[in-house]
Amino acid sequence: MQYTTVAICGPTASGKTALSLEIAHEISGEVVNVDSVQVYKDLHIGAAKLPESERRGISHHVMDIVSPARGANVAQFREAASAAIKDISERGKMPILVGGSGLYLTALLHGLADMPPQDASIREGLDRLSPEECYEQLVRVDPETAERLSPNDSVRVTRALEVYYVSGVAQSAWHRQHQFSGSEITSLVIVPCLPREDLYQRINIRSEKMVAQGLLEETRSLMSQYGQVPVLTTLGYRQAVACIEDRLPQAKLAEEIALHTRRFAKRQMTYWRNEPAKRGWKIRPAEDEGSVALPGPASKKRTRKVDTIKTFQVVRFSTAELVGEIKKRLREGISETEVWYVWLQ
RNA sequence: GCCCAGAUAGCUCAGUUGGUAGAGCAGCGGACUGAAAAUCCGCGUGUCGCUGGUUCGAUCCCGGCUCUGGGCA
Repeated sequence: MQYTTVAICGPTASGKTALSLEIAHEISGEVVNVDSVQVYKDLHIGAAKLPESERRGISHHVMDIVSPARGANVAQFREAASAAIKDISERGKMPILVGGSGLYLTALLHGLADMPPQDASIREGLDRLSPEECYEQLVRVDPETAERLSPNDSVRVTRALEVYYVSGVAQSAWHRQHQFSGSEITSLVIVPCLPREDLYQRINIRSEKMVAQGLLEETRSLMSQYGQVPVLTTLGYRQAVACIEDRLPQAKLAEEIALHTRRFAKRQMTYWRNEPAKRGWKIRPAEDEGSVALPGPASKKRTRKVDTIKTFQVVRFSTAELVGEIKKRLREGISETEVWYVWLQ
C-alpha cells in the first residue's frame, strides 16, 4: 500500500509551522513531525515546539515520543512516523509531514537499508581506540566506505565499523543494495524558500525570543533531570549549557545561537537544493514553467561574483494560492514524489 | 583654522626595503542510510579612499584632495 502525503520541509525559521497549520486546516490533515529534536519529551523552548494551545485543534504526531535520557535515531523515527501515516490515512485524513530534518524525510519516503542497529558493546570497544586506529580498521574491512569518508568523521567511521562487525557485511554493500531506490510513501513536498537575508533576520529574532522565553531555565532543569545527555548538544541547548557552565557570557547567548542556527539553515538549504535530484523526485518549477531566482546570500555590492553562487529557482505564491495549487494537485493524484520550491509572499 | 595619526576583504587588522596582497571572525559551496538541530570536507569573496607625479612598473615613494579619529587653538 502506497500512502500519499503532503510534506513541508525546509530550512529552520522559514515559516513551516504556520504554513502547516493552514494547510492541515484546509485539506483536513494531521501533522506528522519530521524534526529530529521535537521527537523528544520535555524539550520545548529550545526545540521550537509549537505549544499545544497554538495547534488550532490539529493533531500532531511523532512528537514527545522519546525520553531525552535515551537517544533517538532515524530508524526509530521512521517506524513511528510510518505507523502514524498509516493510521491517519486509514482514518481518511491527509498526513502533513512537517520538519527540517532532511534525512528523516528521505528515510520515510524511501526506507533505510536493512542494516543492524546500534550495538552498545561494539561501540564501547571502538571508543577505546583512537580515531586513526578506527579509520585503519575501516580501510581494511570496507575500503569503499573508507574512501568516501574523512578519517576525522568519527561518527560515520564508527557506524561503518559497527555495521561490518555486527553483520559481517560492509556498509558499502548494504548501501549498494538499497540506494533509497524503493518507495514506501509518496509525497508532495513543499519547500518554503526565502531570501537568505530575510531568513537570517528571522533566525536572529527567533534566537532572541528563545532566550527571552526561558531557554536557560529549561536547560538547567533538563540538566538536573537527565544529566549531560546527547540532546543537549543540539542547537540552542548546546549554547545554553556553555552559558550555564560559564564558558559563554550570558549577553552573548542569543547571538551565539543565531550564528549556529544560520550555519544550520545553510546546511539544510544545501540538502534541499541537492537531495530531490539525487532521489529522482520531480521538481517544480519545471524548466518550462515561469519562475524567479530566489535572491541568494547577501549580494553586497559585488554583483560580479554573485552569479557564481547557486540559488533556487522558485515559484511565488500567496498562501491562499499555494493551498489552491496543492488541492488541485491532490485531486489529480500523485503517483511519484515531487518537490515544489516556493517563495511565499 | 593648525598639527598628528589612520584609510587595505562584510568586520577587526597585518603586509609589501616598489613586481596588483593575507590572518582571525563573519560568509559561501559540498557530503551525508540507526548521533542528521549531529558529524565531516572544501573555498578569500579585493578598483589596497580619490587624484596627479616619479618609475619599465605604485597599494607601497612624493604632492594635492576627501573622509575618520585624536590633539592644539
